[in-house]
Amino acid sequence: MNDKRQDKVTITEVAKRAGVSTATAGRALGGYGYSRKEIKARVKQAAEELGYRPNLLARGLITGKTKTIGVVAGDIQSPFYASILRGVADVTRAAGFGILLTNSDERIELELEAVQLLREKQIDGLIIAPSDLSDSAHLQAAILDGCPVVLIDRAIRNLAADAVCVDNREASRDCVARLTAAGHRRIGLVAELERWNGGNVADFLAAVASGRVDSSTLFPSWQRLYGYIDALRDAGIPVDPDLIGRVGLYSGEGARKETQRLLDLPNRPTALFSADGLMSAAAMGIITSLDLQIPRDLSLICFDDLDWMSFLKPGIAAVVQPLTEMGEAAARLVLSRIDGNEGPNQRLALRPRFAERGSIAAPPSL
Amino acid sequence: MNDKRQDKVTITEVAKRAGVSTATAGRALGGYGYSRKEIKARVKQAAEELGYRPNLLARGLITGKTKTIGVVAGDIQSPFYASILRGVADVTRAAGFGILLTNSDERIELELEAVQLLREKQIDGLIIAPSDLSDSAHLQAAILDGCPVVLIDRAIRNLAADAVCVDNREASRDCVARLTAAGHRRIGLVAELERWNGGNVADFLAAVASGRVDSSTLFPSWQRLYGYIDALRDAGIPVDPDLIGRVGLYSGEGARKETQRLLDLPNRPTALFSADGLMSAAAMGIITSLDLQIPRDLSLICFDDLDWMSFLKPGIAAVVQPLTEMGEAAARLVLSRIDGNEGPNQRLALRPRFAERGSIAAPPSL
DNA sequence: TTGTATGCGTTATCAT
DNA sequence: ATGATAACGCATACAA
Repeated sequence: MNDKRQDKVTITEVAKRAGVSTATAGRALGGYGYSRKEIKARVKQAAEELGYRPNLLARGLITGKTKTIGVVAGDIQSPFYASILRGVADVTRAAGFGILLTNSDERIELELEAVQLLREKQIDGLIIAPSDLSDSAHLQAAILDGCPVVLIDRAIRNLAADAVCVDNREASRDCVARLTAAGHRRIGLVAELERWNGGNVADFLAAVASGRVDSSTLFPSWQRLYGYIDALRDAGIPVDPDLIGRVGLYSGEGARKETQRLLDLPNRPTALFSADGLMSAAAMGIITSLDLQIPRDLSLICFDDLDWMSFLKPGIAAVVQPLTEMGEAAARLVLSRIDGNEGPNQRLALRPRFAERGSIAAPPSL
Repeated sequence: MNDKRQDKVTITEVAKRAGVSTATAGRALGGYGYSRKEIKARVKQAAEELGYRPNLLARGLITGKTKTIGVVAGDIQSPFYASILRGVADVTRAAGFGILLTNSDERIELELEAVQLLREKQIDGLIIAPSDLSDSAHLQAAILDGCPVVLIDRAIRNLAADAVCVDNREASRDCVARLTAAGHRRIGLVAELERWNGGNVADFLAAVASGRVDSSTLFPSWQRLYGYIDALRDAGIPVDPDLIGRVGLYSGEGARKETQRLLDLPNRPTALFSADGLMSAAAMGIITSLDLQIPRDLSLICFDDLDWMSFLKPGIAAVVQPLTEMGEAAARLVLSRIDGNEGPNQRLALRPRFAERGSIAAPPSL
């Protein structure tokens, strides 16, 4: 009965079997142009019988649209990107779009390759977590060529792209303020702090002090450092550079080292703020290995909520980013651009939630 | 200098600028056919100057190959699929392939839609975690049409597809044997146990007893139940159906309920075996909320290693599936088929690692 | 409402 | 080694 052989069945054969031209067959099946419903039924039946499936390559070649969006994630394996991706996938699927996925490993060379491949595959739009906030010619080119770009997690100055982020600086300030409110004055920070104009932490502190830093186009970890500085200033506490753990490369190993260093300090911090998921896991490992009791010996607050934080005893307070919502928003933005929306670029700053748990107490010596 | 306007530059314009035919330009750029290196250089320069990028739709239309593989995952958001995807992405990228990603939510209707879309987009191969082990006509059709399929995490009987799994039954038997060796006789199991020929646990136990179950083509959670039964039999312990927590739908809520039920049992189990990551997180939550001390009050062993298991005190023993390796293997298999490999179908069973940690002790009452 | 003819951008075929 | 030309499968302009 069913003919589903090696030979692909094209619209030509459907047309032949239905006794109409290919143009008519196309109209009947593709839902464009006009066609009598009698004919439409006949064509559809023929298509059914032959097991016809349109070749979207051919369609895309002529329409100039592929109904596919490209996604460049830093590391698909991390819960951060996985959740964002989930949001993107849900929204795009509902709109009948496919998603072409690539990893950049946060490296600009890989990102360049990825974007090129995606564009050669003629994606209709691009969602990307850019690896480099200054080198964005490839994104600029995409936009100029009519391929809308939506940035996620980070924004780039002077780029005509929409962006979906959270207000890292404010969320971070809020976190650290909770610690100062509890009485802490020596608060350690464990953060990536890579990639800021090639500058180091001291340079950054100076630049912030002189007010010449645009926090909205920093990498997230620098924004979080900014919020940390804000909170200390609000509380009248001077910033001690020794308490800023700069992990540099994004690795668990580096995070463990910096955490260890902070907790080995002669005048050890009484609270720790870890600036992302990877840092938090590493910090927690060290804390456990040192047999420190939270919050008796050390208060802890984390950016990014990981599942274990809610069922440890006590739970670990955390900033919960609305990750799938970010992915959904990014997808909606890019679809809207593809749809022809020409409005001004949006820079969405979604509000993270704060999960208050039992990891914050007054410092030990008080 | 750089012309990167709205108008796309095609091979025709490159050919014109280089003073050759489109055929020659194609050969010079595409790396097929013959062309003098003098000409090749001239064409390449012209391409460079114009910022030429090939249109992979057009190429795919004529070659019949898109250098794209489709992936159907259950839920991209879960660490399980995220890690597998990472492995797939690494291998495919190295081979110059893109990946088109979709979610099935483990629902056959969504899977059918997804596979159809992917095939219309003319993927060269498919990697899929099938939602239904009996309804596989769409996969059969793909294979017949020359689109190789690689199953992941689950195998389907009588389907000419390669598969990459782990030996769930054996790994599970090993886990439970560690518990019986420690002296446990009442061991609770928390597992999904959905989708087995529409049958329930009692039916399954009967079928196993009569030896008419092919464990290699069961859903993983049923394979793990099989291994649980194996271990009990080896230890001469009768299976108590009350100790088998069947979550049914794949949800944290359901898992919490079943765990709660098991731990509320009048003759409470002295050890728990949770059959996957979601179950483990749920079980851990309940255990924590009941203030049970591991392993003093309860021994625990988990299938799937989650990051918190290694830094809780004590750590939680777990079966570590080689997830990225599974993804890599699946990708290599599908690429090899695309490459023309016609050998017999492979059914890879990768060996999981066991992470021995402090969550196993002798039962309390001993 | 339908059919004819043309084109999308590339590779394949076959002369030369 | 190169060029003219025909595909690939579909959508679109235009004529009928």
